[in-house]
Amino acid sequence: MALEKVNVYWFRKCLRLHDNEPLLRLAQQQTVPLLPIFIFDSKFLPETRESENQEDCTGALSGQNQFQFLLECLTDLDAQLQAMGSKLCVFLNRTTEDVFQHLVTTFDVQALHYAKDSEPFAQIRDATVTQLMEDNGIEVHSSWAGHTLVDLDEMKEHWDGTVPKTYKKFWPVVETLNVPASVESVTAVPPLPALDLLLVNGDASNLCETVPTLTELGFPPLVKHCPFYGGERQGLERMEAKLSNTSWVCGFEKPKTSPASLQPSTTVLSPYLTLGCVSARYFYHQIQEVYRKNNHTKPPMSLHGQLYFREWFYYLSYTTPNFDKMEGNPLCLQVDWEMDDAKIQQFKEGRTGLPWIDAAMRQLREEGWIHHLARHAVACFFTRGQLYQHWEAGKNIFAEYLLDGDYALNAANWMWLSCSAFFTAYFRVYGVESFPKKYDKAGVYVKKYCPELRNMPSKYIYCPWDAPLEVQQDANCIIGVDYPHPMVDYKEAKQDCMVKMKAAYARKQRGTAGPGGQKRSVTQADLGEPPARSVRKKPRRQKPKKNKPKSTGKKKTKGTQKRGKKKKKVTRKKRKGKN
DNA sequence: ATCGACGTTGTTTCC
DNA sequence: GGGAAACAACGTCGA
Repeated sequence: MALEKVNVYWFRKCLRLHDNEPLLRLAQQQTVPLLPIFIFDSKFLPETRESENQEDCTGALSGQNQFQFLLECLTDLDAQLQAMGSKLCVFLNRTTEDVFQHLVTTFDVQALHYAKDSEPFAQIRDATVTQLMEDNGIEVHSSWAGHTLVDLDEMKEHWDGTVPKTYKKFWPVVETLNVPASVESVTAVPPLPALDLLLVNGDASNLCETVPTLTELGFPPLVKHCPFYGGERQGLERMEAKLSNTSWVCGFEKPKTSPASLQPSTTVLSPYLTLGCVSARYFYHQIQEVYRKNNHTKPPMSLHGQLYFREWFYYLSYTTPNFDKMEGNPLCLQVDWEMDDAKIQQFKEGRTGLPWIDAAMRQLREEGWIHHLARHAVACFFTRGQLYQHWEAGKNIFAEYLLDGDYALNAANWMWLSCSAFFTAYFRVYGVESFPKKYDKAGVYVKKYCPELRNMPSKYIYCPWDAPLEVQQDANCIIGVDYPHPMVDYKEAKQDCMVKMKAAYARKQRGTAGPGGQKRSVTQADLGEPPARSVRKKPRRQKPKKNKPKSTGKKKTKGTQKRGKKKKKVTRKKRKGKN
């Protein structure tokens, strides 16, 4: 007997009905039943991930908050599909290949459509599935569908194998390539095929009745929900709310928003963009609408500027091997980072004894989101600033807890903050007292996320170890008992790190992407001489006058010296002239 | 080739 | 308190 004809739409990211070209195409073929599916591949669920070393999970979701958010996205999609007489078919506890194998033997599949995904694990997965379908004579259609502003393959052609190393070089190109218009939303879908055919094998098909729960995925139940709820409708609502404030949109400058605000000072659309509840391209055009009749800020600080950064990092991650690693990554400076499990753990749990750092890390764990500058501050502290731990370890922590723990953006930003790529001024270190003080003198933010410090006087809120014992007693917070001693003297640690970073820069080694990705480990020989141990902290204050500062460690080359000197002079002159 | 300008968002001191 | 300079000095780009 002839099998029933179906088209299959495969949701992975792009969990939306708006600006979803491959879905729209199938939705318009009303004569063929449509099966909208989502697969929880058993490879990526907690049980398997723990038991097997899953290298190829790189880029896949891992944290509990993220899965909760994802489930909410699926529930929202399912509800919207049900309102159109369909539903979302979720498969659990099977591998992706198994599910497709099952589909092609159960139905006469006409076509498979999906939105492209640039992450390495996804590209491998998609190539495998595409092959499987094509072996069965099934047409496969995919497109970028607005997850990036511009088609990444078109971008690749434009750059013709080169990699734009600076943002400034990259962003105007996005504008010249023209961001395509978003496609219309899907408002009707063809009916479902007969699902009971899928259940012929009973449980073996693992087609869920409804969107599963967190515990069904193998996670412990949520203790407390984070403040953000997943879903296309949630995302669009948030976007519209933000865009309705015209003056805020037009005046947006990222560096002027506060990382210590109790209510997010930015859009918090990133979790929705990460999973594609909101199309980046659609958001871009909606911002453009607001800009149209108003003066507005410009990249890099503006909202469009933020999307250009995202685009740049997506493009780089798409074209750079081992983008989320140091070794074998041609963009990444090779640094002799440490990997100290105890330190990593203290950082991860918000027990460093440095209130600003701990508050941010605790907010991250509890809420799945922290402000961009708080990410900067903790990433700087963890790597080149104080702890000198490997940025990959920090990146993995963010990847686990951030709702927007996006493969491309997370790796790029960790490289940025650790001065491994894009940014090189390693002597600019965020202070763990001075920086938060600029935004929050009273320490309200710290007191919220580190409640044991809530009675500490503002004077000591960022340095409670300096509080006299009687002050600690009055505040009911004894350092070393109720709140940890600082794990480092942050000023000393900064000086040590700068010496090491200077040596790393002197070695000038970036990763080499050799054939096969080249995975050998970096040896001491690669790294050159360890930094001389006693170069040091020069007394900060020292009457300056116009003497050259005494040189530390290696001597500068003549070129460097000259350059620095001259430049400074010019700058000074210029400024004087201006005033 | 060399040099100056510049880089999404630093800190501390001095005036 | 606000603004400017000192701090120490990187890579990339382009003239």
